Amino acid sequence: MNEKREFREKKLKKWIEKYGDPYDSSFSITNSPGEIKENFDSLENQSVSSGGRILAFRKQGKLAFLDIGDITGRIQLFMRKNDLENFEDTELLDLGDIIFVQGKVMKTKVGEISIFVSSFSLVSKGRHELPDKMHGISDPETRQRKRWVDMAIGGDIAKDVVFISRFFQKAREYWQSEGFLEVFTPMLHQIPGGAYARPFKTHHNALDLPLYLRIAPELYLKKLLVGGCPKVFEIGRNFRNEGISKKHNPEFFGLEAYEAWGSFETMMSRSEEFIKFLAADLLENDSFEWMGKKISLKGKFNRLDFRQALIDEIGVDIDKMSTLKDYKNVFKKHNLSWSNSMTIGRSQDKLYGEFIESKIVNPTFVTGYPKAMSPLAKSIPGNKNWTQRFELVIAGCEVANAFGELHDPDEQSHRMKSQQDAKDSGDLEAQPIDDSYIEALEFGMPSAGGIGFGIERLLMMFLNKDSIRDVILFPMLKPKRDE
RNA sequence: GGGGGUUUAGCUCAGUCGGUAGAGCAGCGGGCUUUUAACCCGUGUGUCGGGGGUUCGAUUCCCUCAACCCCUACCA
Repeated sequence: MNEKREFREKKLKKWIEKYGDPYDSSFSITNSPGEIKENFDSLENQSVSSGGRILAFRKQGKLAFLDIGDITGRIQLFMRKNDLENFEDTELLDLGDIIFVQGKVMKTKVGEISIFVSSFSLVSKGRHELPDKMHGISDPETRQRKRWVDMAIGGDIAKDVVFISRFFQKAREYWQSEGFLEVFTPMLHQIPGGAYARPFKTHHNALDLPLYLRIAPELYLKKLLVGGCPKVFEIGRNFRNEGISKKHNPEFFGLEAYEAWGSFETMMSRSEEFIKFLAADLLENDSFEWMGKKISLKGKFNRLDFRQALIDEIGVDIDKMSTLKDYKNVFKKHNLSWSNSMTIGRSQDKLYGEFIESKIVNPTFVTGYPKAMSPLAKSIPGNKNWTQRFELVIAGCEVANAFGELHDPDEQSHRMKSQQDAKDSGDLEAQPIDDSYIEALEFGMPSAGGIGFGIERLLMMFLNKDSIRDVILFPMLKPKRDE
C-alpha cells in the first residue's frame, strides 16, 4: 500500500545488514549545524562532528551535496567519492533521515559553508517522507497537529519556539530583578476562583474529592501576601472551559504579580516598564507591527477612563443607568443583540468591548471599571460604583488586567456573596464564595496592587501572529477520527 | 449558531461546458566531480472528501454529511 515507506524500510534493512543497528547512542557531536555556520571563522579547516535531519539532497555523479539541519540552522555537507570510503551508501539515505557526520569545515567553490565529510552514519531512519520542499505543509491544522514535521522542515514555528522560550526567560528576569519572588501555587483547586470563567472539573480518587483545574492563581497568590511575601509572581497555566477562538485556548499562560504596599497605579508603571523591557530585548525596538497596525511603545502609555470614554463615544453615562432596562434601550439604539442572560456587568462589558476596546491601537490603560465587573478590586474612595482597576489594551486586545487588591474581608465577603447569588441564579461564570480566602484576609493582608498578563496575547503581538494557536506549540485541537 | 469558500497523486496545485484526469516537487531506473528550488533522460502515481440522487454514463450537475479556511455571533 505505502510503496514509498517500503522503499525507505528496504534501505534501512540494507543499512542494518551492512553496519548494524543505527539506533545507537554512541554518537556525540562537537557542533550543531547552526553553530558551524555561525562560527565559521574559528571552525574553518577544523574537524567537527555534527548531525541532523537531511533536508535537501543534491547528488551529482561522484559528488553529493546534502543539507542537514535542526532548529539551530542548516549546514551543507559536501561528499566526494574519492574522499569518502562508503560514498555509494548515500544511496541508502533519504530526505528526512537523521545522520551523523564527521569532517572538516570548509567553503565550496561558490562560497557555501560546508562540512567536507569524511564519514557518515545513519542515526534514525525517516519512515515518512517530508512535505513538499517548496511549499511545506499548507493545511494549518496539520501544521499544528504534526508540529514536529513543520518544525523539522523549518516552518515559522522552528524560529518561534526559540523566541517563546526567550520570552519566558526574559519575563522571569524582569520580575525577579525587581525583587519579586517566583512561586508556584496549586493548579488543582477545590473552589475555582480569581476570574470569571467556567472551570474544568476533575476528581481525586483517594480523597473522593471533586476538584477543578484552576482558572486563575490569584487567590493563592494573595494568601502569600497575607503570609508576609511582599512581592510574588507566578507564571503558569490557567484552564478555562470555554469556546476556542483565535484569541482563546482552553489552557493558556498567565503571569500574575502582586506587590504589597503597591496599588493599581504602581502596577501601571510596572506593566509599562515590563512591556518596554521585553520589546527592547526581544524585538530590539520600541514599536512593532501587529496585523498591519503600527504599535508604538514610545513615551507614556495612554489612559482612558471607562465611564468618560463611553460618554465621549456614544453619549451614555453608565453612572446614571441603574436598571437593566436602561441598558436594553442603549443596546437597541445601537443595534446590539440583547439576550435575557444579560446582567448589568455584562452589558457594561459589551458596550466597552464594542465602542472602546476595539478602537484602541497604542497601549492604553483603561481605568475606572464598574464595580459590577470587578469583585476582587478595591473601589475608589468616595465613589463606591467604580474600582481601582485597569486593563492594558493593545490593538484592541486585552493584554493585562490589574487591581488595587480588595483586602477588607467584610467587603470581600459581601462581594463574593453577590457573586454567589449571580451564580445561583444561573451565571455559570460567577465566582463562588471561598471561605478560606475570606479567612486569610481576616488575618490581615497589606494593601497591594496586582496584575495578570495573558502571555499568549503578548506573544501574538510580538510575533505578529493572528491566532493564539501559532504561539502555542501544541494547541487544543479537535480529535481526529481516522488517526 | 449564521453566511461564504475549499476538498483532485505522498506534497503543492491545474483540469474536465457530463464520456473515470494532468504539471511541478517527492519516488523509482539511468547519467553527471562544486551543487544549493541542482540539472538531463526515462518511469509511474489516483475510491477526483464520504453517502445518496439525476443520467446510458457523475470527479464534473443536484441533495446530504464531514473536515478545514474566511467572515459573523457566542465564550470578556
